[in-house]
Amino acid sequence: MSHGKLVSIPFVFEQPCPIRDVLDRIGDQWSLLLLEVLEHGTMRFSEIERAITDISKQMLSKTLRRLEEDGFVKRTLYPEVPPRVEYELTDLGRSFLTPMKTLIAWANENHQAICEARSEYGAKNGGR
Amino acid sequence: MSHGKLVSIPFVFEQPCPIRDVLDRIGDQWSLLLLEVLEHGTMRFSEIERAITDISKQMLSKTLRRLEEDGFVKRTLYPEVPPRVEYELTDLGRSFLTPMKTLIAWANENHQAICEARSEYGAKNGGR
DNA sequence: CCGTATCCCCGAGGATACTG
DNA sequence: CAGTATCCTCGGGGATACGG
Repeated sequence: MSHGKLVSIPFVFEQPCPIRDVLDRIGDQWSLLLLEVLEHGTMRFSEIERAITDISKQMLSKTLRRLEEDGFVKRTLYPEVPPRVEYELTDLGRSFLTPMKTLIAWANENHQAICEARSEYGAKNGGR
Repeated sequence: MSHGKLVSIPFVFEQPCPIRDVLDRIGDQWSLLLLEVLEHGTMRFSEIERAITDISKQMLSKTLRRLEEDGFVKRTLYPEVPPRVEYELTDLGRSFLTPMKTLIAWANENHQAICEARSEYGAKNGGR
């Protein structure tokens, strides 16, 4: 392999690195799940909360705000009493669904293989 | 959970969830970068270390072992003196490059938009 | 209803030193 | 050369209580 070698490696050394930047936001525990849920349309805070039973209000709030900051999600406040807030995907957010679904599809197709690899590895190194 | 509505939501509630499972491994700081680097062929431990200047030996070791566990990477030990160890992608690992590149492409194309969204958000909420 | 503030825990990950 | 072992820090994220 061309020992010109690491010249071609990548973009990962860019400052700031777009992939790191995206991954740091999307790689957390809730972002992908929220995007998936919001794909189905506009939802209120409490609707999302009920949809994802095991998220805390704090993390829901934080994650939504980050997604809003990054332009994935639009937040609309209706100053009624009691207040109503609705969240929906932006165009940018919707455009992200494509790579996301590619990733999800791969995960579904290969989950089995990964599990097998793990137990195989576990078998070989079980004796310690 | 069937609210009529959220019935179609997803797979994220599967136990165990394939996406969570994949993301927990791939969402860390180094895995994607290692896969990217190993795409270029078989490499020794120290070669990888030099390629990614800012990774610690410990994290390199851990991340490689996890990738090996999950069947993304094959590790070959040559019991010479001094020892030589080579790492390369497996078929599973190579198959993952496809969704990964889709994600990377999206990140590159939309990084600008994300940055703009951030500074716009920062502008609106800067006064606090 | 829609959040924020506070406290706390735990694991990712860096730095450094040691081993086969 | 290719790792482990140890120590430490920092931030994600849960639980709970409070505020507009």
